[in-house]
This record gives sequence, C-alpha cells and structure tokens, in this order.
Amino acid sequence: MDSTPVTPSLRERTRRAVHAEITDTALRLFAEQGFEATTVDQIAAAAGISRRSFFHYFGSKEDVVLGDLEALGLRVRDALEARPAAETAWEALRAALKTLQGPDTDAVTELQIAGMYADAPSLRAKHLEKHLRWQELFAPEIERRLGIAPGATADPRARAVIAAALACLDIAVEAWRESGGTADPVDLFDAAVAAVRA
Amino acid sequence: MDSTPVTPSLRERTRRAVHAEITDTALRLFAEQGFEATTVDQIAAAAGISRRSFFHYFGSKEDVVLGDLEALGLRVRDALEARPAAETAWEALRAALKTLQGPDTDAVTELQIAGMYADAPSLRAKHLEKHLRWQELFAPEIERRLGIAPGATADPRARAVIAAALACLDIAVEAWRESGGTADPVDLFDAAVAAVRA
DNA sequence: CAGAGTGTTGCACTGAGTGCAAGCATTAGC
DNA sequence: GCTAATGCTTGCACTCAGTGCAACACTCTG
Repeated sequence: MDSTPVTPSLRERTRRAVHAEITDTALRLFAEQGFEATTVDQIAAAAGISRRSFFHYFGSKEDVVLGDLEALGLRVRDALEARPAAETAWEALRAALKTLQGPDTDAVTELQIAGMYADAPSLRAKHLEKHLRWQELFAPEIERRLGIAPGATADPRARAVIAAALACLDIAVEAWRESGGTADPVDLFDAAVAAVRA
Repeated sequence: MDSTPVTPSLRERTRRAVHAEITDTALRLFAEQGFEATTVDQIAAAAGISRRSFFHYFGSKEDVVLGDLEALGLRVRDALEARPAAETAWEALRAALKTLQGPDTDAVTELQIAGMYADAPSLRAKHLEKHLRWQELFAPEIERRLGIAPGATADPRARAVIAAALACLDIAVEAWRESGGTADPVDLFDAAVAAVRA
C-alpha cells in the first residue's frame, strides 16, 4: 500500500501528462468527426506533438481508445485468483469481471467509446483480439476451478468458459449502449449468461 | 433446384478461374513464407495479374484466406431455419454448424489455414468480425427458438447464445489444430459446450 | 461492323506504421 | 558543478494496404 508521496521523476510525470493529453485530444476528435475519419496526423497536430511521437506513446490509433487492456486483464486475473476457492468458474468470473465496472469509469465517456466500437470495425477487431489474450491469461485459474489438470493444452473447456463469459460481457455492454446507458450492465450480463446456460 | 447445365458465360468462367488461381497462388505463398511476410504485390505477380486487379477480386489480403464467410453464414442460417421447430436453440445451432464440416473441406488445407490464424492477428481479427455479422444473421431464428418477441433489440439473450456457440466453434477448431488434426472437431465442440453449460 | 458493357491496368494518392540517426533535455556519477 | 550515459522528440525516408480515376482492351449484341 504505497500512497506514493514519491515524486515519480520529471520524465515520468511529463510522459504521463503527454499521454493524457493525447488521449483527451484524440477522444475529443473521435467524438467530433468519428474514429475512422480522424487521422493520426490530426491527433498529433492537435496535441502539439509530432506524428512520430504519437507512435511512441501508442502502438496504433486504436490503442488510444482501447486503453491499456493488457493491464486491465492482469487486474481481472488477480481478482479472479483472489476469489474463494469454493466458487465455481462462472461465479468467480462474474465477480472478477465486475471489478471492471469501477467507480473511476465515467458513464458518459464509456457510452461514447461504446458508440465508437459500433462504427469502427478495426476497433472492434482489436478489442476482440485483446479478449483472446485474456483467454490465455485466465485459463490456468479456470482450469483449476474446473478440476482440469494444468498443461492439458488441447482441452477446450477452460477456454470455452472464458470465451463465453467474455462474449456475454461484450454483448451486455453493447445492449447497455443500445439502451442509452439506462439498463443495468450487471443485469444484462446475468441475463445473457442465463440464456447461454439455460 | 437448378443443376446448372447452363454454361455460365465466358466472363463468369474466366472470373472464377482467375479467382481460383489467385487463391491457390496466395495460399501457396502464405504456406511458404507466412501470411504477414507475403505482400499483395507478390501474390499478384505470381498469379500473373496486376496489383490493382487483385483488389478487384478480393477486398483485402485477409479475404483470400477467409473465403466467402458471408455466403457461408447464409448457408448456416438456412440450415438453422430448416431445423425442426421442436429443437432447442443449442440443438439447432449444433446441427447447423455441423454443415460447415462438409465433404468439400480438405483437412490438410484446413489445417494449414488454421495454422495461419495462429500467427496472423489481422486474420483472426477479420474472422472474429465476420462472426459478429453471423450473430446478427442468426439472431431472428434464435430469438424465435428462445421464445423472445422479435425486434427486442436490447435483449442480449439470443446474441449471447449465438456468440457462445461460435466461441465454442472457434475454440474447437483451435484445439483440433493443436491436436494436429487427430481429434474429432465435433467431440471438441461438444466438450466445449458442455463445459460452458455445466 | 458499330457500340454498349465489362474487365484490366497504370497512376497517383491517402493513411498507418517502422527504422534510423541527429539533436536536445534529463539524470546520474564523480 | 561538470561530464557522461540515457532517453525523448523529431524529421526523413520507406513499406505496405487500400481506393478513385481514367484509358484501354475484350466480348457480346444488334
């Protein structure tokens, strides 16, 4: 529990500041013009950096929107491992995925981002790609909960459960977006899961 | 039921021939050098056409590998609608998806293609994208089988069931590839589904 | 044989993404 | 406090995918 009174060095601070500046600028432009219609050059210019530097901060245009799904995945995995051993795979997944809905997430921004997914195929594609990596990330823990010997790489069961859960998540978010943000994402998720497992 | 003894016009025949030629050439190059390392220029040159013409036949490099997933989706949907009304959504989906494993599919080629997916993110991405469109395609029929009033766009249930089934399919194919083509895809699919619904 | 329709191609362009090397600021070592 | 290593920014040049356009060639029909 470090409350970090340590100043993280000028370099680190400016780096974070620039990162945030790019993100804000880009999301604004995306909201105004749409994701595809906005070029990296525009973002760089509006953020006051060079095009080359943009690609120093983000590997791709999509990454600005996706955020650090890598780190998020690790957090979910940790939450997953922290669940009581008595919980089933589905129960643990449900609880772990709920941590994604932290208090730090701003509903309006989230709704905007969800809207971008709807008309930017490349964005959806990269998002799904990341979920594939989550599959590998969560697999060991789910295998444990399913009582599968670890290392049975050809066993599809753990991956299937994870993939199904993530699919339900995506669909719940999409339905939430369609409802204009009024429906409860957790209820939608539970409804999706119930339909799958009925 | 037209068994088309009608010669489909020279134009159509050459078009098909060129299409096939490009596909064969491209798959050979992909197998030799890998998908990403092969450029469209190389394919065009090897197939004896111009780069520009390549994009007349295929919308993207990925499309050569993916084939016509659009048409395939329609076929699966038709198979889905043809299933007895008494079948549950899952039963109907299982049967409809089995039609994908026709006698026309060559195991060696399939194995090669499955291998390409493994190390070409853009390929996986486009594949997943197509499955999203299948979701919309199958949704009406699945809604019917789930007893959901059609047009309830915000209802996540039908989409969830379809997404889960397609996820199980992809995972079964992937596990089949990992087994070197020895395992039975249908068994793997059933195992995946059973794990999800247990 | 003339003209409509369709296919092929070259050309020029946009836009994403990368490797490299030079210049500048920060940081750390003495 | 000076110096040297480190790292950030930037411009430049490049590759590759994909698209719009216009010229040309081929085939089919009247």
